[in-house]
Amino acid sequence: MRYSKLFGKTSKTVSNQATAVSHKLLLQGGFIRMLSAGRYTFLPLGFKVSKKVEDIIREEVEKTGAQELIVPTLQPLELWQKANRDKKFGSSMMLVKDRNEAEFTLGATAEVVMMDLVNQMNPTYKDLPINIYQFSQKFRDEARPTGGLLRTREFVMKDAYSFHENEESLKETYQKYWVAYENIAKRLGLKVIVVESDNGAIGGAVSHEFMVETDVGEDTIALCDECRYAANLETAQFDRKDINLDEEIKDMEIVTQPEWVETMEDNIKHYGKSKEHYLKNVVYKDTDGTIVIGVIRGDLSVNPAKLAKVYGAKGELEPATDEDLKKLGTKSGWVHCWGHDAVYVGDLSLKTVHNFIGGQKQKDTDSINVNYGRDFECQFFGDIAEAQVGDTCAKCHKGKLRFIKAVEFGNIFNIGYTYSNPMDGNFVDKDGSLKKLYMGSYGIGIGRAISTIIETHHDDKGIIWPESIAPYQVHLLGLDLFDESIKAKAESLYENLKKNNIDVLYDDRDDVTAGAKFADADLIGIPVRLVISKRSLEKGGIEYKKRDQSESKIISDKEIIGELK
RNA sequence: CGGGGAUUGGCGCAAUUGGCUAGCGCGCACGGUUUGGGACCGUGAGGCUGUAGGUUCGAAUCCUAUAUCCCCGACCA
Repeated sequence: MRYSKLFGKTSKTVSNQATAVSHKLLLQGGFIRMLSAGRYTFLPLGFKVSKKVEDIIREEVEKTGAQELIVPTLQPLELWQKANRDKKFGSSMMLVKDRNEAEFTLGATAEVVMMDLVNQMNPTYKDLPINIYQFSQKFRDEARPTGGLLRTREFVMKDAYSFHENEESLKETYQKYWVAYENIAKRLGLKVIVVESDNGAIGGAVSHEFMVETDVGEDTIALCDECRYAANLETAQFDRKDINLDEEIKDMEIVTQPEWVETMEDNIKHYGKSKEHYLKNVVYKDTDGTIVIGVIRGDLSVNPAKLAKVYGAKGELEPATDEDLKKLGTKSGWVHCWGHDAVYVGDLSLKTVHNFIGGQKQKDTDSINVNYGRDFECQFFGDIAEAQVGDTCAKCHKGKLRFIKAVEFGNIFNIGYTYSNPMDGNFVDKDGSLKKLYMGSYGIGIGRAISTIIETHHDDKGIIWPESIAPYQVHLLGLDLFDESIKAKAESLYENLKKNNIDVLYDDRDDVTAGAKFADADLIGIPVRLVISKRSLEKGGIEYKKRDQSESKIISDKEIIGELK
């Protein structure tokens, strides 16, 4: 490819709306162009990278036995409603109507369509496991797209789905995808950390996310250096330390308390005891209107995802409003740990303290010496607290958790019967009876992968592509092209490289200075840079330099093809 | 969805007590001088100032509506 003919050029300046490095470099290098918030055009250079990433993913995913296909983008809303997924995905779904006013959604993911497809095939145990995948455009009406390709409203995703007779069978396939994902990451030059995760809107049991550490990451994950435990904050488990279990249990009393005591800080001021000794309530509302109160030790905070899991929420939990509290007959700071018309969910930490303070706040009274199990109990009890830096790891009970910022590069989901139950996803077993299909799903976003690669592969001059996905293998710069003999050399090298199937970008501009060409080459980030110029010819050949090294060397015309191969 | 900011050639910006033909830099085109780390000189093209209404002798500037974008939060593979 001649740079002079390349559609989409580099630019010296970049919109200051781009904050992430990868976003800036992609725009500046002429890889992408924004159409509207979270929707990007892939220019030829960017599209080449995208295709290469796809090819690597395709190759590794096929090793799991997966077969590629493609389903429609516009999916009948009815299907989603059948599986009750429309509620879970909620406002992220793009809705459209056709000429008959029939409602469709632009696919945000394809579990329901794939489930439906498999159903149409009437599978029997002989067909299982079924392992299918596609690359397709996904649409999510994200509240706030960020970081260029990191979080978009429209993106290409490799999404795979597997169907099994039972969980055991799923686990085999799940494991194959795990390996495939590790291989993909490796070939893309990414170091992944696999973490346990909550299934979120997809639904199902325990799953795993493949994370890459980077400052622009929107996710925080907890790591234990002792035992290598890693989890995101929606699942990260930690040991609650015992606060005062050696203290004698006293009788509960109602005591007068100055009216100004409302917040945790007020309590500390008034009672002179640290945060751990107080009861704290956090109030949420489920999508069906149920009020859910998380009861927790004063020094900890509730993680809504954990809370939702312990309680078995219908949908997303939202923080309760003042209005909701009013309906309960209380107000902020005055919520009781028992007695309201609500579902109570207690945290494990409630069993680490004797003689809690609080729980029945009134105008100028409150209770003290409150003990869990004796004075009150919650309908649900479990791990609802968010881990904090320095907490003790719950796996090895030795290491301290440390937090890092990361991007979710891919995920594998053990979905179980989440879709087969509502959608009657069945197969005929050996004995002729119908049984439910056990399902898994596996996703990797292409654009996000590209951004993540740049975030971890760049310097202050530009991108440094791993060879596996660079848009071209070689960037040939012709300098001093006004000199016809030099130009002829450069042209013949260009033709020679092409003849030898070396994918080359040839900077053939004769009206641009050397400095500009070098700067563009660094920005675009192709792994090998070749220069033909007056100087290189005087030295007897072609200048060869790798993007990630500062030293260059001279190679003769004869050796160049061998060197590149 | 809540709060704040913004929208002027491809990009970055200027011009508001309402007043001259809406300027500048980058980029682009042409001519010339240059030629190893984003060169210089000259000439030129490119804008009914997001859109729709309104006020006014006169609107980029004031008013109304609307769209879009950015930031913080909420939310979210």
